[in-house]
Amino acid sequence: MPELPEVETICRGVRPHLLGKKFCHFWHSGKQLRHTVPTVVIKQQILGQNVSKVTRRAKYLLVHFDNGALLAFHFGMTGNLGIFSPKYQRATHCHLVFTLDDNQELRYTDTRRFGAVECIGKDEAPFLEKIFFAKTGPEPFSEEFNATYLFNTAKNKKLAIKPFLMDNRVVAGIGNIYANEALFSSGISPHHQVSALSKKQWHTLITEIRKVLDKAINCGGSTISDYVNAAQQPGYFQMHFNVYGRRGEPCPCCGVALKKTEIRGRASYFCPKCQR
DNA sequence: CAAGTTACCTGACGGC
DNA sequence: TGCCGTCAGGTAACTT
Repeated sequence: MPELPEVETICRGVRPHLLGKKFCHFWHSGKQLRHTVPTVVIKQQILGQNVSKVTRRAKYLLVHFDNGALLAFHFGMTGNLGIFSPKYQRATHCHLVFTLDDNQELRYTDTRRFGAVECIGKDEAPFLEKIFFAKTGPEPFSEEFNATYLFNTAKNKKLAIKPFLMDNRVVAGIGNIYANEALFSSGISPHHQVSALSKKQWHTLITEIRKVLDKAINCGGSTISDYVNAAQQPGYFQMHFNVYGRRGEPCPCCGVALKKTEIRGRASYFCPKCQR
């Protein structure tokens, strides 16, 4: 599910409820997520600690604590975090509950359990970028993400642009929805070979990626079936999809029927006329 | 190196 | 009503 805009929305949603709060108690449903839930480490490193920062890096939401330790949540396809009163019944697929010192609960739900929670101890936390994010590419809004970087990264690769954009080692946070949307806005076919893109095209793509992500963040992300923000409200960027999920519908630009193909096993939507 | 396959899981939906 | 196949925002380990 969550790509960068959804994780950013969750991050902004939970942040005011977590800043300065102490994590007092931890509960785990016992169901495994993508990785083994590090229950012992969480209890040792996090319980009794106050939250100092809540940030996002790539598709991870990071909760930082006063002692330097941090929790990293990845949401997979259906993961989510929300703040709840203990009186409010837990959802069917609620797998982690952190009780705060104001008696509210931070709950992690994940129907398909493709998500993960990692605990980075205070000793490793200073080297977060060097270790945990060693292979993660730059943030789309960073200066490092520029046409020269993309041109150089792509020049010797024989690869279609869409899987290239979705590779988090190239750029962080772009998944299937926003790769489709950004390519449409840029007029670039998802099949276009990366080594054949000009600097000008890379420049356009960067601009359009930032525009689409920014607009999606301002819409509170996209809700396909189950995504909600920290207050359990859906996003509404899906109202603004130009191509995603719109096979056969007219292109918003030229009216030609949009096509759907599969690239590297992922649904790819595009306009055969506008995108080259 | 690139691309394809499989796997991890649950649930929604369409066809019969 | 139910059974079956297909599909879904992600990622990683395999094989070809």
